[in-house]
Amino acid sequence: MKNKEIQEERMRGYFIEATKEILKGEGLRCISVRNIAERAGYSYATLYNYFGDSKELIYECVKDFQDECGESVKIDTANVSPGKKRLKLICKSYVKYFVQYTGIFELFFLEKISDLASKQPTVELIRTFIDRLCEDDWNHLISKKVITKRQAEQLKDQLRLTITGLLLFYINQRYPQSYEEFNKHLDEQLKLILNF
Amino acid sequence: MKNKEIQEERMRGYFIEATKEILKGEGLRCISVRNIAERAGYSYATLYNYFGDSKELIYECVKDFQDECGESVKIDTANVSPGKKRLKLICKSYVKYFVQYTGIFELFFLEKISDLASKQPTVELIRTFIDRLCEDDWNHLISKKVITKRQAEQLKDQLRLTITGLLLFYINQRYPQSYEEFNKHLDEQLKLILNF
DNA sequence: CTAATATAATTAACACTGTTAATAAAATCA
DNA sequence: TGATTTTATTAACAGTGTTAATTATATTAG
Repeated sequence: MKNKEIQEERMRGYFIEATKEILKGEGLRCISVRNIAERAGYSYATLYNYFGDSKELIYECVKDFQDECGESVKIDTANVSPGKKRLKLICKSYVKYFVQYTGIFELFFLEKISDLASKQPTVELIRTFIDRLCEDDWNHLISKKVITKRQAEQLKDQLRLTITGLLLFYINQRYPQSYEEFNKHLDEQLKLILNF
Repeated sequence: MKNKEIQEERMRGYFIEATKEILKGEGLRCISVRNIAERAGYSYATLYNYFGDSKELIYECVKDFQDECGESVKIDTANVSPGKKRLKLICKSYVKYFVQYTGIFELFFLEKISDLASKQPTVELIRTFIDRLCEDDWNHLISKKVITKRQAEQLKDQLRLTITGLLLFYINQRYPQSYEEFNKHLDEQLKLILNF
């Protein structure tokens, strides 16, 4: 009875790995059931023995990508102690990850989800991700009485909305046109929000 | 020679009208070439005699929707003189329009555009729309020396990013869950940005 | 170790999608 | 009216997600 579970989980892993590869490489618009299955080395119908539908599969990747992004942020902010400065660094590293893998941004924020109810936990994971990345820093600022809890909540909202907006316009509408300009805009917005 | 142009423009109008109806009614995911053509009373292939592809057609609707939204904003802000107060009212009316017609929000901000180059003018029209709606108010505040030109530019950016972000999370991820909560969030953000 | 059964993987099929080529209908003009 | 040009339609292709029927592979019982 245990072997079965191991094998089943392994099969799921093959499809998930294939999906992640396509998402990071070719991007979200190259994702298709047949495409994924081919890369995983199975027929397209086999996929339905392990996942209810294609959306369920691609949302399985969210957690992994968040872990990877988290690692990337950790590297970019190593040896910097919690506080305003690190907060900015985290945001910039977070943004950098999605600019590098625009397909993952599309999966996180642009993909229209059918049967949203079943994906609500994942959607929540996505929305609160940036907050979790900055958790220590917010707590630090609150404990040092630089800001209040209430202010922290407002700033979290502002940061999340602004950063998502920036990425949306840059990735989906090529505005600004250059990465340099984009980074300038990002810096400006971070300064506006975070120079308390 | 003139008749031909008139007839051609009329045909285009039929398809555009059908597209607008579907977008406002069923939404963006119900848009399809066959669907549009059927509502327009023609075969799906006929559409290609008047539009290069389906994307070209649906982007033709942007201008009309902006006009309609502009009218709606005008009504909601009638008899209010330019300034901080009206700025907020415009933003709230703008948001209200997209909440009512979520398909139009998806068209404006979420639709991934193939051949972005040819749609760059439309994309620009979309991005600058909220700025144009608030134009008189920004000019008023600048001329009254409440804010500088530089500040106005920053605030425009902040407003555009935040509002788009709010709508993105509400429409695409159902956060917040209720319209009341959403409006509370909107009010908070507008207050944070605009109480100069 | 073979035979029956249960499980897993595959192919075929359906209903869609956008788009193009070939065909049918309609309008224009000599 | 008859030939030509323009316009609209159907047929077809290559895709999409998904399900049912079929084949192949394990597993278990005798």
